[in-house]
Amino acid sequence: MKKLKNGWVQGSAQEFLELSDADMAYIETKRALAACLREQRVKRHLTQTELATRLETSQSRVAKMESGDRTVSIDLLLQSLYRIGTKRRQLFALL
Amino acid sequence: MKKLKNGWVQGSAQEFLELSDADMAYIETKRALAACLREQRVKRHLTQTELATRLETSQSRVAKMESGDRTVSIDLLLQSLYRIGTKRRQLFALL
DNA sequence: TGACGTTATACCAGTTCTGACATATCTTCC
DNA sequence: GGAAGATATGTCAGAACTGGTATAACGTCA
Repeated sequence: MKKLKNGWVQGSAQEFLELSDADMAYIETKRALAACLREQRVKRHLTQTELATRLETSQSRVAKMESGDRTVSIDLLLQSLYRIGTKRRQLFALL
Repeated sequence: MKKLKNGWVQGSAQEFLELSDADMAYIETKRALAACLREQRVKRHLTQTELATRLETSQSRVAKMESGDRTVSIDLLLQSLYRIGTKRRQLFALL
């Protein structure tokens, strides 16, 4: 992290938050799965509420899933994707 | 599930346990990641105890991870794989 | 502007997962 | 058989996740 004369510092978010490569990989995986879920939903012209009904959960949780919220696990994302018919070979590239 | 004259029935484990395709996909994903973890460990000539130390966890949890135990999440498996240097690209070779 | 449909955020009780420890079951030697 | 190293299984308190509910914020159209 490089210090500049004006008092600010220069560096990546990864450096600032002191995230390891493993942390980054995990976060990026989650982000990709979350994006995939939204993509699938939009492609089917469903609202979060409608998708929530099919997944037997709530709209708020769908919103959190799609935003890769801290309180959402990759397990939940994967299971949700599988339940709406996503195939494994479509996903492993995202892992 | 087909019933036989001798009283037994014929059918897959999936049918017997009434698992959905989504359940199956999830279980299979977990199994693949678990196998990958073991493979990586063995390739490096590490014992479960040694790997546990590197992952800052216990030997018993490593054993559970490698066996795809019910009490182990895909999150834990993925994070563990990333922490020992597995790249995301390597994971889609699992299919 | 306000009503309405959609998405985002906050909170919490119940469930599940995690790490740690103890113990049991292999495996491979002698 | 018995010892020693490795792996598997059981249990449990504390942490993290999940679903539900409430509510806030956003977008759009009359």
